[in-house]
Formats: sequence, C-alpha cells, structure tokens
Amino acid sequence: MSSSVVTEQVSLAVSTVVFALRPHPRTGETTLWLPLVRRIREPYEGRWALPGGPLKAHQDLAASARETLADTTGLEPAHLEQLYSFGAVDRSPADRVVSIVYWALVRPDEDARTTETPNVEWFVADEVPQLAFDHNEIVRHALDRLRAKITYSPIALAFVPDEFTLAELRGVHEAVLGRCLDPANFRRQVLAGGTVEPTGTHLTGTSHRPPALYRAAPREQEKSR
Amino acid sequence: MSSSVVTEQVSLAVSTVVFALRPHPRTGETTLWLPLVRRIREPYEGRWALPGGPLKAHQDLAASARETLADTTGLEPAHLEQLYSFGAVDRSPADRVVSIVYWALVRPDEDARTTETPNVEWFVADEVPQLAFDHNEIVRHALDRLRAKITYSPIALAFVPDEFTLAELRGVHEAVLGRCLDPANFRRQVLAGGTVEPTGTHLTGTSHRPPALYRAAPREQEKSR
DNA sequence: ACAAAAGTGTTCGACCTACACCCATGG
DNA sequence: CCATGGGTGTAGGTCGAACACTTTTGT
Repeated sequence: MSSSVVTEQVSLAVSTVVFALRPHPRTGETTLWLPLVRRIREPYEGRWALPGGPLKAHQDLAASARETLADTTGLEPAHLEQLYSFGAVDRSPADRVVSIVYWALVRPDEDARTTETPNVEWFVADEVPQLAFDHNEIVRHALDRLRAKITYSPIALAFVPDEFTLAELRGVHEAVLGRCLDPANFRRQVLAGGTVEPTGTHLTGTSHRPPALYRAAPREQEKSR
Repeated sequence: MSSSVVTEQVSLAVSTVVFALRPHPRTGETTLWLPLVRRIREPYEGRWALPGGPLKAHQDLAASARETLADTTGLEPAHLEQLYSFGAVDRSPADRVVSIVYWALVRPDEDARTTETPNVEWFVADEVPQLAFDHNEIVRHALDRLRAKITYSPIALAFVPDEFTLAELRGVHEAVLGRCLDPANFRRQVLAGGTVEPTGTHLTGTSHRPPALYRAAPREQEKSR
C-alpha cells in the first residue's frame, strides 16, 4: 500500500530454538532434536523455520517465547533463556524484521506429549535442512551456546526427570557434547558442584548394581564468609 | 490519538553502555566512567539515561548503536558488542519499548576528543545516580559482563593505545576489576595467550628500568590440523 | 649506591585426566 | 561365579597464586 513512505516500520518478532533429546533414527544414540515450522506464507513459503511470531504489546519477551512454543509444539520448557537479537537489514527480503531469539530445553516426559501437526516437524539438530531467513545461523549459535554452557552450568538438569541416576545425567552431557565422558571424573565433578543431592534411594530393576538416585539440590545462593 | 486500538505498537530502541577509563575525582585511581544523557521529554524528564534512540529501518543494530554514540558523545568505539535485549512490559510507563542494548569501549585518546554538551555528562560507573527506566539494571549487567569478559578475552586491548607496556595493560585490568594483580603472573598469562607481540622497542623516559613495548598480535584464526 | 619498576624462577595447592581397582547385583 | 555397570582410589600433568630474587634504569 504505502511502499513510498520513507521511514518504514521495523517489526519485532520473538523466535525460539527448542532442544529435546531423542534417539537418533540411524545410530540409535540419543542426540539433540529441535522442532521447526513450515512457512505457509512468503517469503520463504514452504521452507522450514524456527517457531516464533510477532511480539504482542502486552507480553514480555520470555512470555512470547513460551506462547509460541505452546502454540506450535504444545510444550512447556524446563529452561528458557535469551540467546541473541538478530537485526541485519537484509535478513528478510522486502520487510525489516528484528528477531529476539530465545533457546529452550524440554524434559523427555514433556517431550513425549508433543502435539503432532503437519506443519511442525522435529529434526536432528546437526542435520537441519536449509532454513528460511538466517535461521541456520541462529541454530548454530544456539548449539554453540548450549554446548558451552553445559560445561560450566547445571542446565543438564533440565533434560532429566525429577529423580535420576548420575549415568543418566552423564548421558545427557555426552549426547549434547557428542563425546564420551569418564564416569568416575564426571561423578566427582557433579558432586563437587553441589547442584545435586542424593535422594537416599536406589534404582532397582537394573541388570546390575543398583545406582543411587539424585535430585536437583535446592538453590542456595548464600555467600559463606 | 488511537489509544483504544487493541494491538498497540511496540517500538524498538537501541541503547549503549559506553565505558572509558579516567582518573577518579577523589582517589585519582583510574576507574570506569560512562556517559549519560539527560532526558528532555517525559517520561523521566530531567533524569539521566543511557544514550540511544529508535532503530531506523535502513540501519543494522550495531550501526544504530554507533550512530547514537557519535551523535551524543562524538566518540568511535574500539569495541562494540551486543549485551542483551530488555522488553518487560512495564519498563516504560504508558508506551511499550523494547531496547536492544550494546556495550562499548573507547580508547583514552579517543575519549579525550569527547564533545562537551550540557545534556551529556560522564559519571563514575560505580556511582551513577538513579536513572530513567530500568537503566540502572542495564548498567549493572554491562559492568558484570565487562568484568567477566576481561578475564578470558583480550578486550582490554580496546582500552589501550597501539603500543603499550604490560604495566599499562595490567593497569586496565586492575581498574576494571577493582583490585591489584600480580605483575609476574599477569605478564605470563598475557604472553602465553598470544594476543600481544613485542614491538622490539622499549619505552624510554621512565624513572626506572625501561619496559618493553607491545602491540596487539594480528588475529590468527587458523585451525591447526 | 639506592629506590623502584621490569622481568625471571620456584614452590605450592587446586583441579583435571586417565586408569587401576573394588563393589554389588542379575543372570 | 561371571559379566557389567556403579563407585572409589591414585598417580601425573596443567595451571594459577604467592613470593623470592635478579636486572636495569634515573636520581
């Protein structure tokens, strides 16, 4: 309509990179997956893109991320965090869109309840197709951040049920990082970090020695001194 | 005019926390300063606020940060990096503003050329007054990020002239972190990092042993293997 | 010669890595 | 009793903090 206006409007969107752990279709190893949404409008009609939408005036940024997440996948994230804001002038043809991008982790039990719809599909995170806009770059950023942060922060707990064994937690780290970790050293690091505490119970029914169960330790942000 | 419209527009601004090093007015120790702009309109008329402005449709995010920086202080940053995006619904009374915030470092020589205007004033970073909007919180975030990042990244080079002594560079670290560092250990860490290289010359005219001069090493982003 | 900063060497402890070894259970 | 993963112990290497010590200049 008014394409001759000098100062065109900048529109603001919130998108989210959602990670979940599922077995790889070929190898069977648990790996990172993420949901993508098929675009039903130009530009990039038919291409896969990150779930997201325009920011509503009454909504906080994180709330917007949660909402599109619920709308597209029906999931509630166990962890949600702002990643970066992308605003290159030419990242969307014709119009100008600035995207504030969040990244999220969902628990496996939550993951199982995901809604199946034809326009939403899950992909192995390292094997996403060519996406709309600059979304491939965004996924790469999110993967880098996740892999960096899991080494110095207890976010892996967001990938694990309320009670878990250290082997499970190690499996999460191994799946995210894509390499094996020494069980003995992993145990010591985690326990020294104080982010988990034993429940006192053990997991039975395993084929061998019953492992101890742990839960997330209550956040103690007291400064000793 | 149309305040009854259901979906009000969200406006998008880019602001910047600019850091420079100057001597403290009382102690004389070099500390962090930052420029603030006095608001000449409601809301928060008369209060100090971060330099910034609305994002223009033809401008990248970082370019917008650079522009408002040049307009308000006349400075060019030696380092510019996105900090975070702030979008709480109530962060601005009446209207809805999302701010994408950058942080910047300026060299001392650049700093000296700063333009003096009545509506721009520099403050000691740890002694800023009560600011407009959520800008105190933003300044705190920026300070945290700067202090964290200087320990694992060579950004301190952005605070130092082309040729410098290791004592100068150490002074930058000490000013930012607010504590003394061991000269011997600092030297080894910096040299092991490979981010600086000796010019071969020494600084003369000091009252004692002439220190070697260094410059920033050319960025070698080659992957060995 | 002396003060003071530049620069080198050394020791200590924390932590990470690798790997040997014992423990407990289901088959 | 044996295979297998759970869990503990330990030796070697890296790295940073602390600090003694040598070097080099101006005064």
